[in-house]
Amino acid sequence: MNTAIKDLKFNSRECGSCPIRHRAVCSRCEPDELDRLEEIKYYRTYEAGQPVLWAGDQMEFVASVVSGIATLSQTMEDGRTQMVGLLLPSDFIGRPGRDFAPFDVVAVSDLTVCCFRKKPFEELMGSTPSIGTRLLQMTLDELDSAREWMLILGRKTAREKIASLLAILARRDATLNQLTPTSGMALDLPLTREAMADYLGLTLETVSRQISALKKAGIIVLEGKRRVIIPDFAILMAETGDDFDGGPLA
Amino acid sequence: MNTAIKDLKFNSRECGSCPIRHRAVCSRCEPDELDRLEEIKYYRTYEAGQPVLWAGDQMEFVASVVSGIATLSQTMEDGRTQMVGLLLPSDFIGRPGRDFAPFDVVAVSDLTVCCFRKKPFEELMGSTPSIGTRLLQMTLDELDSAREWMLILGRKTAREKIASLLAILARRDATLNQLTPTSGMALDLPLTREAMADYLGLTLETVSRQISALKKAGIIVLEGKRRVIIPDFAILMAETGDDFDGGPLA
DNA sequence: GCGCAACATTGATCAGGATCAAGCGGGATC
DNA sequence: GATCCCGCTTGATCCTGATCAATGTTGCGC
Repeated sequence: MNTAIKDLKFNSRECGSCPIRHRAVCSRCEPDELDRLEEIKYYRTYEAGQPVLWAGDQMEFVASVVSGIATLSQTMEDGRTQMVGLLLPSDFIGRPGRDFAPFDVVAVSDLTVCCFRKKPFEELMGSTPSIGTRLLQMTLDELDSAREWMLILGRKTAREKIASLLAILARRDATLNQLTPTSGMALDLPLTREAMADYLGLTLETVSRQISALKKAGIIVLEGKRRVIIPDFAILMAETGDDFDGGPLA
Repeated sequence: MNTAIKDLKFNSRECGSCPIRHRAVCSRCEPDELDRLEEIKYYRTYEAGQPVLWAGDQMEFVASVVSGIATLSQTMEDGRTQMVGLLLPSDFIGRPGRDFAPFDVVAVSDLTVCCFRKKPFEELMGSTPSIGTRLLQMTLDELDSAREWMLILGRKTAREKIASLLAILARRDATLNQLTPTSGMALDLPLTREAMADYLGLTLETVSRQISALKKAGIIVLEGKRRVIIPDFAILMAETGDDFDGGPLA
């Protein structure tokens, strides 16, 4: 799917056409920042299943997901694995100031990333405070979602975990199109049952069973194995166990 | 224990005597940064069990733990709670750029924090890039530990969870004194069995049973309920399930 | 069309940790 | 010193999700 690259029409002056730089790096689109970023960027593509980085690898770039999906994960010696990050388009990969990858990064679908060479990126960050500020905000967001994820892993039942994951995916899907999740929306699951299990700290059999249970209960409708219709988003939310004030997402 | 405050001997020129500013805010101790931080700081104390912030509260300060222990946690409507952060001396509380606390912060022991009023702190951050950089590094560290915590919550057995927690506490305890954990070291548990359970996604009964099991196996020795001796740190590490290369911590 | 492989579903059984319950120990209060 | 309470331990039983196993479905290469 290397066509993804040529479908992107970058223009160094118009932020709207550069989702990566706009959403993931620049807080406001200062033309000179964009020009300097332009000089140090390049693209990489990976096929589904291909590793991007192993934990411990030297990282010579930071990057932003253009299209496709990658996961951050940890694997124990005996093979138990836990996903610790799910990287969707516009998400940031890499840590300025660090030399080695702390976790495995794997492409779960065909993947295109926009890379910035790390050294010059760090220099640019030093001279352009707004990039550092933006990165701090993004990191704080990631920390918040990691912490919500911890509640899911530590305290929720299998059914609540599945409902929570569907709600998270629906929300991210909707926000990518600058919408909020709506009742009746369709959701294409980007993950296999096994990847969902690794996300939620379950086995793939339990994931499958709980999805079937939610289907049987009418909370979701399946179209094939990977497409989910959510007839009533509020009812799905009620299954997540989160207290939900019926606010803007209803 | 409000005596904690008067025991602190701050000196605006000598970083060594100001653990907060040195470890948690300044990356290098520029005298003028210190002076400006000095102007906007004040102290607060809390008693054991007292809330510092509820999720959703307005935050008018950022802060650094001086002494004592606080937790970050989330509670579901039915009372299930998951700890998502453990704040020990020198840890940072608060999010520059955010107005509301995302999680509950509770003092679990008597607690003293050094606060900086948020507005001026953010202004100082804007004009002093090294503070922003330092904060980004600290946030990245927190994100990494949140992700290791996710592996513990999602994939480890109860026994591995307990061993992991003891190893984490031992390591933090040692690093506070600029050491590495050693075999034979004593560790004063700062948490009740219930708080440990909330940390690990277990019940307090399971925590108690697994601690007894580790004791019976000779992996730890208990002195009273709260003091743990670790006869051989490598043996404890072997119980965590982490792959452990026998490296610098052995 | 056939065969194969990857992904998914479903069933039967097992076990780890939760739940319910009783009792212990030590420190604070009177 | 007696009492109470909180934190903790231990036991008995239950139940959710893991494990082991078989079968179903889809898509792809030939």
